[in-house]
Amino acid sequence: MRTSSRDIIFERLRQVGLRPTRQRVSLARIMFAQGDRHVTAEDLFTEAKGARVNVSLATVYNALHDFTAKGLLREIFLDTNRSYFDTNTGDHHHFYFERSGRLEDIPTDAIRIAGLPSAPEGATITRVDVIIRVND
Amino acid sequence: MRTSSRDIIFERLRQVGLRPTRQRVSLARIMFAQGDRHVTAEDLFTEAKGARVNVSLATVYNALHDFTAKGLLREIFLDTNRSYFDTNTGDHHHFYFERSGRLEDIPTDAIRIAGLPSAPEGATITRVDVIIRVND
DNA sequence: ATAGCTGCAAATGCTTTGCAAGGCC
DNA sequence: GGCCTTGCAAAGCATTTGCAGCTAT
Repeated sequence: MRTSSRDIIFERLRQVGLRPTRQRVSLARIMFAQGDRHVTAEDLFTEAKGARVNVSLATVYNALHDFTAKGLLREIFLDTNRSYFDTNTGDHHHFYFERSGRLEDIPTDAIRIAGLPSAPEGATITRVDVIIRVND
Repeated sequence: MRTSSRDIIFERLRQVGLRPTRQRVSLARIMFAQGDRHVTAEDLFTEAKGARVNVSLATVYNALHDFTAKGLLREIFLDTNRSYFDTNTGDHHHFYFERSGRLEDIPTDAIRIAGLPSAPEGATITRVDVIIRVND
């Protein structure tokens, strides 16, 4: 894989203001190569090792947070143990299968939220999370 | 405070199948004395100490989880750091003020969710969390 | 009496940090 | 060259666990 001016990942990182370092490019490739995914730091770390990409776990955390801060990922909190990073940053919600820990996207238009109260004075809504917990 | 047959807290614990031990009764009193609240384990531990109630932090965690398992509390996950326990177990949602970490109830009837997708085959919906994140 | 609780301290496990070495522009 | 990143290992922290000693019934 070259990092020519045509390389999408490379350019995307640069666009959002992140230096396209070897590690970030490799991790981004893994994350964004497979469509929408829900990944933990440990997941990504393991995948990277499997792909012969040498990164430290700390760098994985750094990258995930950097990507999230730049809007390339969305972080989801389902329990105290770990957080998931979602490559789908568009408007959508989630099914969370509590037993298996699996997470599934629900397209926005499947749910309509009416009467969303406006944020209190001065505050702006950052985002709305809807998590439907199910027993599987 | 007596633990007579008229004691609400005492009886409530027994009703749900939890032995009304000194620690549980004391913690439940603190939790349920003040209307709807959002409390962390550490919060409750601190309050207990302030009220001269001797409990270990481990017991606070045990009690919070026992109460949650019996439907007396609802656990809310907002970030990786800690979880909150909500004394309001009724149907309602939350405003989360990301900067200050404050949590505010939104009555159910303020929001209407239409077209809630039914749970996948065989699965049942445990609960629906709606968290509106705002900048404060 | 006895099954269920509590307390303490140690152990977990995810995530963050400190800091020297390395790499992008 | 200068500043941002990385890597490693060492913290950090909320939460859980193990187990001996209690206690509610």
